[in-house]
Amino acid sequence: MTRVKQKSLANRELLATADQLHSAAIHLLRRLRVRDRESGIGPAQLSALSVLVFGGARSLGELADAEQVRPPTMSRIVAGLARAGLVRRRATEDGRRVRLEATAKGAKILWEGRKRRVQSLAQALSSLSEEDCQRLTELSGLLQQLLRKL
Amino acid sequence: MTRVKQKSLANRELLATADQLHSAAIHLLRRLRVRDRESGIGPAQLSALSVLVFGGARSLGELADAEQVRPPTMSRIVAGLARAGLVRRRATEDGRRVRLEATAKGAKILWEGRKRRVQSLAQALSSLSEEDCQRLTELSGLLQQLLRKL
DNA sequence: GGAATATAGTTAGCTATGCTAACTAAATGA
DNA sequence: TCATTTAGTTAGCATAGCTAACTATATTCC
Repeated sequence: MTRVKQKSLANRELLATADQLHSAAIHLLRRLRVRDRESGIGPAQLSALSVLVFGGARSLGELADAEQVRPPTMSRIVAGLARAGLVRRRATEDGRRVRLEATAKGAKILWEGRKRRVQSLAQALSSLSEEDCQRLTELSGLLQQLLRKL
Repeated sequence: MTRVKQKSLANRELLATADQLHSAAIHLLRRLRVRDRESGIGPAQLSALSVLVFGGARSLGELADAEQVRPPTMSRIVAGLARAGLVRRRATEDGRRVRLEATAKGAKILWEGRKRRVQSLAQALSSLSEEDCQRLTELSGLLQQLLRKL
């Protein structure tokens, strides 16, 4: 019965890969966080804003779901964004709901921040060999797939 | 002069890859954060503890550097960990420095938390096709390389 | 129609986590 | 020895996470 042995080995490899991915994600974001501070806007606000800019307008509850955060938390995050003029609250037919949309200023700030972050990464990427760089592109595609399963 | 054009095209691809990796890292950790809450210990404490458990004992300043955080912030994080009995402060020859080390309880809690996180990830991995899964395993090592450049 | 219930957001109050400024204590060195 | 540098802590502020409790609007059911 080599079957069992194979399965257990594969499982151990799976765990090792998962571990590597987890660690890589943590350290990646920790480095990039430094660049985010330049935007003068907190990480939660930045992330919520990015959902509105790249994903389009939506209600507070939907935004809270997207950000994996409770409504009261999102309520305060949005309050900060609105105070800074980066997000606008719109009324809907349903008087309970609000429609949240990014302002032009919000979109601009987000694009600039994203540019900074991504440039740091792209710079690191460019120091790798041509092949490794291509492999990383392939990897990022696989990661998207993985996320859909998570 | 196709050189310029090629470079600009390559650069655009680089940015796209960087963007994908960044987004993947954000969403990966956001999903896994849910599992972390089960440990009853905050994310910053968990992360600092993991440095001590997996990376070994070190001073407060070194830990702050590793976590990309200012000394006062780390001082408080460590205070919380010490209060919970997960970390021990040891005196060194240099009277100013402290040597921080994880306790057995700290190591245990961390391993359990890591297990939960990594299991979620491993489960998602196992739902991919055999080839994709293998490819991801091969490529995850590349991420470590990338991080060293960042 | 009108009362009971359900749903969307907000407010209040707690903890944790980030920062800078200012402090204490120990080591270094001129 | 006495000034300076270095390590860590304390104090005080802002952001961000949570639950509990509240308000206001929709929906349901009699």
